[in-house]
Amino acid sequence: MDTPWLQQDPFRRLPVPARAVLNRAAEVARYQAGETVFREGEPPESLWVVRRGWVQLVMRTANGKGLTVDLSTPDDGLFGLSAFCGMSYLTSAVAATPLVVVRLPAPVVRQLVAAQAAFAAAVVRLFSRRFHHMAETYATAFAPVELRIASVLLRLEEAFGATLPVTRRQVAELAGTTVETAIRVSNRLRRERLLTMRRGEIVLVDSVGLSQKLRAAAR
Amino acid sequence: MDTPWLQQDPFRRLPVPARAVLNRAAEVARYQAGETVFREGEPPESLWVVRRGWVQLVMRTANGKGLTVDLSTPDDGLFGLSAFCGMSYLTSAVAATPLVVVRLPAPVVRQLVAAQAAFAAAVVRLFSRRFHHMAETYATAFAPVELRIASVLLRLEEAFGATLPVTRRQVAELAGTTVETAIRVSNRLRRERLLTMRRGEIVLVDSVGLSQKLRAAAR
DNA sequence: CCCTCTGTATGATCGAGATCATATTGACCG
DNA sequence: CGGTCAATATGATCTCGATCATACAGAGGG
Repeated sequence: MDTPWLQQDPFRRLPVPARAVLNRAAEVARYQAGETVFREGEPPESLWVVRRGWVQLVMRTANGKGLTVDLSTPDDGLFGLSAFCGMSYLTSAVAATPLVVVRLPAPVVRQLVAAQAAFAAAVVRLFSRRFHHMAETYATAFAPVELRIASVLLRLEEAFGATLPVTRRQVAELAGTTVETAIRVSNRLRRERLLTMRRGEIVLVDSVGLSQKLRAAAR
Repeated sequence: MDTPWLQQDPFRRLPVPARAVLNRAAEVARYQAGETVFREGEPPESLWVVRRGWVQLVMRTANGKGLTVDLSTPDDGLFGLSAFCGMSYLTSAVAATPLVVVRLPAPVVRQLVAAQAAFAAAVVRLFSRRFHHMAETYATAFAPVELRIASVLLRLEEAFGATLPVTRRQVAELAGTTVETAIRVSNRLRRERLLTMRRGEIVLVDSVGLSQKLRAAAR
């Protein structure tokens, strides 16, 4: 009876009536690649769950170009997390592929957090992991580009497996660099037999080698 | 009867018996400036609340130097947040000043999160704000040094008021740059009458001007 | 009181990567 | 099927900030 998203964290262990509430409040939305789900600065009226495709959470940086701060895929719970503290959305959410999402009204979810300790605890764990991950990402921001790109690719591999549905532009925005540099570096990595590339696609043929490169630099 | 830390977020609204539990489990610890509270990689057995002084949460970056990922002061709730998802501490915590902290055993707090929805909700809000803030910090990582340093100084002002008890080295580690550059930039800002400096201290005499500088660059 | 160590200061040099320019290729669309 | 636009590619510069070197001042300690 449950839709699949209700069976994953943080909803997994909700009691049946609570799930019913969520299920009634939820609505499915679809976007084309490139469309905007919500915009930086808007009041956060909803939380979202990815069903199919993936979303880039992008900010505008000082020099005016887009920086992808985070991304969300079908496996990793909610996005639009500013709704929990009521601050306006920090990032815009842009569909990176054709996208299917579930929209949950923020008040319903907040209500549930306030009433269901088990749910709130699951959200705390989710936040804790995300926070942890964000701090790691922040630390790599000060490493040389090649490492930043390597770590972006490995992050994407967690979400997609070896075949990454990304353009060099998307890689650049994830790594905080320019398209040209993303292209140059990924070509270098290809020459080192660590990956192969097609238009809109990168295939990691030696992700072990890639992560060794990261660890090698870490000392 | 309550100690002051129990009267601030996220403990504020806990029912009396829960507070009593926390109060019994808590123990006060003191550190000298430069001493380590916990180390990166250790299993997180505790959560911590700052009573007096401030703590730098530092990581080792790829090139081997320290990066201060975050800081914690008496006003902003807990630190050591990895304890909530059980992953090992991501950062080391180093006393930046003489320091008084309250140590809370992680199991007690996790237990409380699981049992007290109101407390869990408060922790969710705390995480949400911290996450929000961390994402902002991440985005500034790709701005030019001067802006990074300006935003570090303004962040410090929130915690300390106009008189910042920081060395240029600490500023450098917060901004992800070198001591030399931190010195050069802060001298430039002094020449622009935005601040004055002494050994181990920076005084913001024109924080409005400083934040204008930030906003000016944002377009 | 001298010695040492850390913080502050400033110059000189170098390099990673941004920027600018230009070209080619494939996708989509009327 | 030609036309347009995005993605990929590569060369030529230029600049910001890291790095290296050196110096001096204040703080603390025996």
